[in-house]
Amino acid sequence: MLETKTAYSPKEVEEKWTKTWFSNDVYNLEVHADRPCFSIALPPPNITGNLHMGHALNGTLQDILIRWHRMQGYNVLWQPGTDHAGIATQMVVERKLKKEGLNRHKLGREKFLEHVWEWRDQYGNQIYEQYKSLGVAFTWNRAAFTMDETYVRAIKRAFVTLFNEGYIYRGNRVTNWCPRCQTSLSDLEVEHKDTKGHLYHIKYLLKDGSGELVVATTRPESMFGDVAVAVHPDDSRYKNYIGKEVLLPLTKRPIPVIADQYVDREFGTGALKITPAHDANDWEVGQRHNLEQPTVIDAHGKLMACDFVPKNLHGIERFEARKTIVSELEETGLLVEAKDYDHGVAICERCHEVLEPRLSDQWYLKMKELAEPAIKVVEEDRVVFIPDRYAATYLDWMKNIRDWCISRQLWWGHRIPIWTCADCNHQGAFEEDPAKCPQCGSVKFIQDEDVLDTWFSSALWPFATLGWPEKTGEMSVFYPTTVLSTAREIINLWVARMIFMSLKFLGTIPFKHVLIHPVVQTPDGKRMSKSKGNAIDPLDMIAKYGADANRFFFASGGVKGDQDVRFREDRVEEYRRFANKLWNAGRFTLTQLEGYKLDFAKPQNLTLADRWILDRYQHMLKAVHEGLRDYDFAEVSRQIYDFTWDYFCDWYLEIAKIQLANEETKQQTQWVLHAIFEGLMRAMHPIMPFITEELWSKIPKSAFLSDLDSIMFAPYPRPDEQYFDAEADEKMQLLMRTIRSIRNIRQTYNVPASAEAEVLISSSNDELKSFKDGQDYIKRLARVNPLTIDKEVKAPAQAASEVIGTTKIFVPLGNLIDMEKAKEKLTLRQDSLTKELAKVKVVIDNPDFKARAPKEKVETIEAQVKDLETQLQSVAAQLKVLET
RNA sequence: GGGCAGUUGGCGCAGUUGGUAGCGCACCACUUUGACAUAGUGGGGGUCGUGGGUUCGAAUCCCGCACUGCCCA
Repeated sequence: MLETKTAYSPKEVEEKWTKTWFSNDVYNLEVHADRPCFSIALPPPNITGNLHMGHALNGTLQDILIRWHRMQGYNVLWQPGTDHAGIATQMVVERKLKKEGLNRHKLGREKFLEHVWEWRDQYGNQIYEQYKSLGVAFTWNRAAFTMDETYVRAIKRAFVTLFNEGYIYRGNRVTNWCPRCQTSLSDLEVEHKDTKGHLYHIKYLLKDGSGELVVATTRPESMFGDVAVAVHPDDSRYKNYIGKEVLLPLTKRPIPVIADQYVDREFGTGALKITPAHDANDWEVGQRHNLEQPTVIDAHGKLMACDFVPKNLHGIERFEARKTIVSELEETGLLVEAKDYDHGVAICERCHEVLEPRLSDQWYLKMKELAEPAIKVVEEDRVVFIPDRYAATYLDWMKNIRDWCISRQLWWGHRIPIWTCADCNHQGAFEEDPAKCPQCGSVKFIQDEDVLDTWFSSALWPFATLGWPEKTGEMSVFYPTTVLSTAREIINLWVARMIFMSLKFLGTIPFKHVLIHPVVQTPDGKRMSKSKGNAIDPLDMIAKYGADANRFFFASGGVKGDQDVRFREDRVEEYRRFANKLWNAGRFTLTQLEGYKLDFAKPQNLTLADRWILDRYQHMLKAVHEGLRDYDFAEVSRQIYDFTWDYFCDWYLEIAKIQLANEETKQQTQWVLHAIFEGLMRAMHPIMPFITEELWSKIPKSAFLSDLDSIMFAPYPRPDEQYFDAEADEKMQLLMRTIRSIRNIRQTYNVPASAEAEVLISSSNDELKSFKDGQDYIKRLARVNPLTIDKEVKAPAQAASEVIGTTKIFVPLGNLIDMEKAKEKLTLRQDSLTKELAKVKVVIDNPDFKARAPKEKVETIEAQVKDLETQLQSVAAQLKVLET
């Protein structure tokens, strides 16, 4: 028996079951040789991270799949873990140190790393506790970390292999450099922010005094690093300038005018300054023309103290310098104009500082060869994206792949396992730290200072967590994993890299399906961001509405529809109310099942309502099964919601009350209630694990089920088509329409809710039996007494009426009737029927329709016409009665 | 600049092969009858962003445009 409390309290129930589940070890990995396998590698959250909406949404979707498969008897692994997150974590710890008056350079590398580990031990697992409140069924005891010893071994193996096979090389080129984070970044870690700036048109005078060339640039401060001015070879305006020299403004250093296809003639003046050390495209132009690459801006974004830069600008910050340069150009008359100009400025994804493209030595991973098989597996549908349009995103990037800059100038991370000999210059990569140079034996064998891009380690996630390079049992059972569920912004950053790494090292795909979930936006459709302060904390929402309600919200967003879902608190609230509804339906059902002896044989002589609800239930199960199979979570949640509320609660429970009061139908009703409610809990469990566990734990069950520690081990209900019953559905539809009509009439004429009303129903032979079968439902649900049902009933005077097909409903109202209202109502009905008829007639009267539409459709429309005409006649007849 | 997605009653969204537009919230009215007022019952409200096209027939298919959001450069 449940508490008498009428309101569901998610907090208590969720806390209770979280505790129970953990103490019962329900999450441990179990592998049975004869079962199919299902596995998911959780996208590892950063150790700096707190659970945000994306985690909560993605966690819910994965959990639904995990629980669903587990209930279907699969061996299930949901590999959890966290990511060390190089830049993010280092930034957090540096900020903390700064408050204590320390910095990493004062501490030195070793001490600093001790601080980071300390921080990690204290805060790095916070997010797990937050995940627990969401109710996720991770394989908890396997939680991994990208800095675990076994994980590090995998990284070293991967790196050394790639190095020895020549995929990793040292390159000196322009990379994205963050002057604040003091590190290089890969292309994917760069964001572009639309910024209002200026396009400066600057005169570069010809050295021979014969004229000038006007160059357009947004970054005049990089001018001192210019080594050429480039024009398009076919640009007739500048043909004569090619090969001549111009003088750089302010420093008057002569540079050549060159011709290069790269120049866009339409942009600016068509003359482009070339600064190889501070622009990636210019660097490539410089390579083609064998130009120098002078660096004029340093790692901190300041103009360097060198011969190329005028003395007054030495050490000046780049944006300050820009102002000075512009005013000096103005003074010397070399500035032609400064147009307002909007352009995308590259900023650091982590700290939002404007990036400075900078020439530096970095380690690169050669991509072209690695990408080829990764393209193939997606083109051949061995890896399938859901929704499938994201395959294009992936392929587009993979086919235009550029080498990956994998070194970062950080301390927190996996130190690059390359050693160089100070004596003989020998260089090599090693899995075990070498004591001396294997070539000359020198002990001055020094490891590279840099660490690997965090995404390099993440790229190994699905197999490194399973113990690779060891051949573990889990690896042979659960790899490749079944599904990867993640956000679209890391398709290239992460998904793509896992695919080529897996193909390279395992010779197989890392996962079969890639589920790309929507982005959770603010209620007004903006991106949530911590810095904008518009982020909504899922933990607050869970505390307020319960985990189940939040999970239902996430499921209802699905992955098939929009690529974004707006977070609406009122929708979460809707699902909290749904949980409450379910709770109360459960309280009622359980009360009615007291003393019920389990009986698994389907009862004979089921009533119409019994047959109908069983039909609806089985259809719901079928749709849910198909929805889950197709990752259509929105459809699944709709099906469950509508069935529970509209069919089960609104109609069946009300009818069950009648049947339970009748000794003849009591037991079969209990049978139906039990079968459906118990099954419904199992059907809903993957979406709402807590409330279903609580209710299910109180339902009488067979020995087999009641021996289980949790509903999560119970079999998932499968649709049983023997209960499909189209006839029952059709009959119930008619009865429900009839009941609604009577209710409508009652309210229209202000019949008091507590009063019983007399009703007469006249109907054709076909439907007469339905009405007889359902007369108790009509009496109860529409408060009718007495009820007359016959083939022909004489229309009583002073009665309100309604027509449904060939059925006529009369509610005699005697003096209660408001003649005017009755006429008005019938007239309105007449109008709408006339309108409908006119619409349908347009169709049917069109000769082309009959000639070209399929026969079936023609028949349907003809039937509609007939039906509408019958109804109109009937309404007209009733109006006539009223008028006499 | 290239690409993707969205645009349906005040708000948030369904609408699977083209055949008389649905749901939730909000709104109005009635109801505390023993699962639930976090509820029940009834009701009002939409020329489906815009302009063309295909078709007997378009929210649904095709093309252009506008606005919003995202990804890539």
